Amino acid sequence: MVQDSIRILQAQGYKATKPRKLVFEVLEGIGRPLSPYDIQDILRARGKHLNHVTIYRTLDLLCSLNLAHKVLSSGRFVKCSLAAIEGCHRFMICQQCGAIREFADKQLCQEENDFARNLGFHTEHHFSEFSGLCSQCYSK
Amino acid sequence: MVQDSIRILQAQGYKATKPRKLVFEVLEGIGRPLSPYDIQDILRARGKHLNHVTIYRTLDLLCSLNLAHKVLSSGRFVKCSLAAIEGCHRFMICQQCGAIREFADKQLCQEENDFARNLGFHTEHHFSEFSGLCSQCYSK
DNA sequence: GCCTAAATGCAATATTATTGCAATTAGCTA
DNA sequence: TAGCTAATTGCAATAATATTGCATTTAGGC
Repeated sequence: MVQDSIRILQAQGYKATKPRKLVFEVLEGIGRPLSPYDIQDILRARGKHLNHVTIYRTLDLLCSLNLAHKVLSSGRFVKCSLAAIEGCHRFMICQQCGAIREFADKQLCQEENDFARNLGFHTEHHFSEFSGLCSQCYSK
Repeated sequence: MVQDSIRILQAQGYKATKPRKLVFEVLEGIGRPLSPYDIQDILRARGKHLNHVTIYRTLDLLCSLNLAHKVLSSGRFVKCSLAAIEGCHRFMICQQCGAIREFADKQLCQEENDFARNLGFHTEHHFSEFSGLCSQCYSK
């Protein structure tokens, strides 16, 4: 919910401005990774205008608060589910339709971090991206 | 080894040109993620000049052959170890010193793919990045 | 409603990436 | 080893993406 994200924003001392709400709505409504300019275009089509600089700054902020995530393979942004395990983001991205789905699994996350630790590496954040086909596109 | 990579290139019908060898040498020698322009700068410092377009095209080719990998969080490129499990790339990146290490674990890879499959997702490629501290930086 | 710090928009600029085409080169063949 | 040809590179132009400083506007506390 956009509301939840806004609340988190405010709890950290950031203002709940119109541009920020608009960006949230787009990310949440579209549900697939979007570039800053994608977001601008979508808003334009809805009769709203945001300067690209504002969008860049908003996305930076959202990412720093883990409210959004920069999808690694495309450089596009997607809204994070708030339920994501801290420091662990795992996304499935359908190559066909572009749908993106975040999922969290505590055990898997733990195993990966343990694996790294055995190699002497102390993990703080950890991103995984799966690209392939979602069930709908696969069955076609 | 640069030689191995060149061999793979040729086996696929691509020419073993000077620019490609130079890019390989840089990626292999430096051992941390580099942007196309980083690569150009490093070469310039060695008295070699490559046009940035050539570097872009070379990196595209290397990535398509899985000989290099675009590091997701930074947009920089790193040479892939040839032993990487097909379709699965896992990197540890030290936030402090920038060192990058690729590692492969068949079991972990399998588990992740199984996990996705249980959610109806058919994985083709799969990238993981761990950011944190390497053992050296951690002990400081 | 007023005030102030925070946030936005604008303009300029920097950085990164792509394209078409002419010039060059790797590697095959004689 | 020289010549041939397709593949590759370099160049110039341009497009796309990202950043900065500063004047203007706005959210939210009073």
